[in-house]
Amino acid sequence: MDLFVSTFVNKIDKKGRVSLPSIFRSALPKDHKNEIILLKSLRNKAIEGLSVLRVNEIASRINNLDFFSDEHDDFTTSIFSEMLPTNLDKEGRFLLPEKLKDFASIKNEVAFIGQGYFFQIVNPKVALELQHKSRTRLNLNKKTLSKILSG
Amino acid sequence: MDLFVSTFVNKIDKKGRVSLPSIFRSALPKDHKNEIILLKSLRNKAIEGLSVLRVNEIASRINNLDFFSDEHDDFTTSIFSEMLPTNLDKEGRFLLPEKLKDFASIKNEVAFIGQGYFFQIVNPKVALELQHKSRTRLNLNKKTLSKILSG
DNA sequence: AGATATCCCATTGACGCCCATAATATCCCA
DNA sequence: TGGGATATTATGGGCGTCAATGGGATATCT
Repeated sequence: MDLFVSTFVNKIDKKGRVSLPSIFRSALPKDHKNEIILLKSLRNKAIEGLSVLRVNEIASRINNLDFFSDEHDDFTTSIFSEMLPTNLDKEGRFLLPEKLKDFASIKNEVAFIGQGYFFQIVNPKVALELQHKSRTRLNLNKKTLSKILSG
Repeated sequence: MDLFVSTFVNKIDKKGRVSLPSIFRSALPKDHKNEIILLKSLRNKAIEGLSVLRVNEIASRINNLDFFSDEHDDFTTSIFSEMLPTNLDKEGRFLLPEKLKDFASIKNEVAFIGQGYFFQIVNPKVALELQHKSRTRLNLNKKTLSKILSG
């Protein structure tokens, strides 16, 4: 399955390294197995993790916007300028920069939250909150729920 | 038959393994005979079991939602992040994680309840209750029932 | 050089793979 | 139709492999 699914909690070692969960590694595109792109989430105090593939998709969507629009500017500066390309070592670990750890209130442990076409990196407590909140919100909206899950 | 039908009760061994009932295994898609995806039910205190096929359908429906909507986020979090892809061993068994057992109040035995395009995994006692409830509900609505069952 | 990042090797615990057995179900033929 | 032979299922358990983690040694950047 080429999607980022499931949730994992891993430790950050003294050197600042953390293992990308094995099944997330296997969800990376074959020709870019060792590279992920980190980005501060625009919505939450979370870090977003993207594959090279995903970044290219985003790039082409932005490219379809009017070049002289504010929207275009906003996207290029808030997304491209903030991207941090990162390599995995032979064991599948990568360095989590201090800036990002601060932004997401991360200390010694992180939760990797699969989001299908990308994933999030957050404080484990925040992970539980996010999951709980979205679950209760969804249950308030039975219509969409059944549109997605039934049939 | 490519549907999950009937109900079975199987035991969980010391390692936390349980056999997926044989006819459920044969209902899995040919190219993904050894993989199921576990998911906390959004409705009950039950675990839902899905084939890869089914997951892909759900994924594409989510993909059709407005990309920037809260709804979209809620689904990716509630569904993708909570999915547990699981492999069957040669004997057709899989591991039932503690988290899910707790969620569904499962101890040593589980009931597999066929639901057509997916199946549920619950505490055997709960299985009887669920079946009884849905049967009485159906009887209150004979109209729909005959619409479904008659030619 | 000093700091930072990568490589390489080791450890541990979980999980997958394999083989064995018992209980059931299915088949086959008289 | 019976009733033993055969295959399939559910279950138990040993063991090797791999993922996550730790840390020393080497390489790189400035």
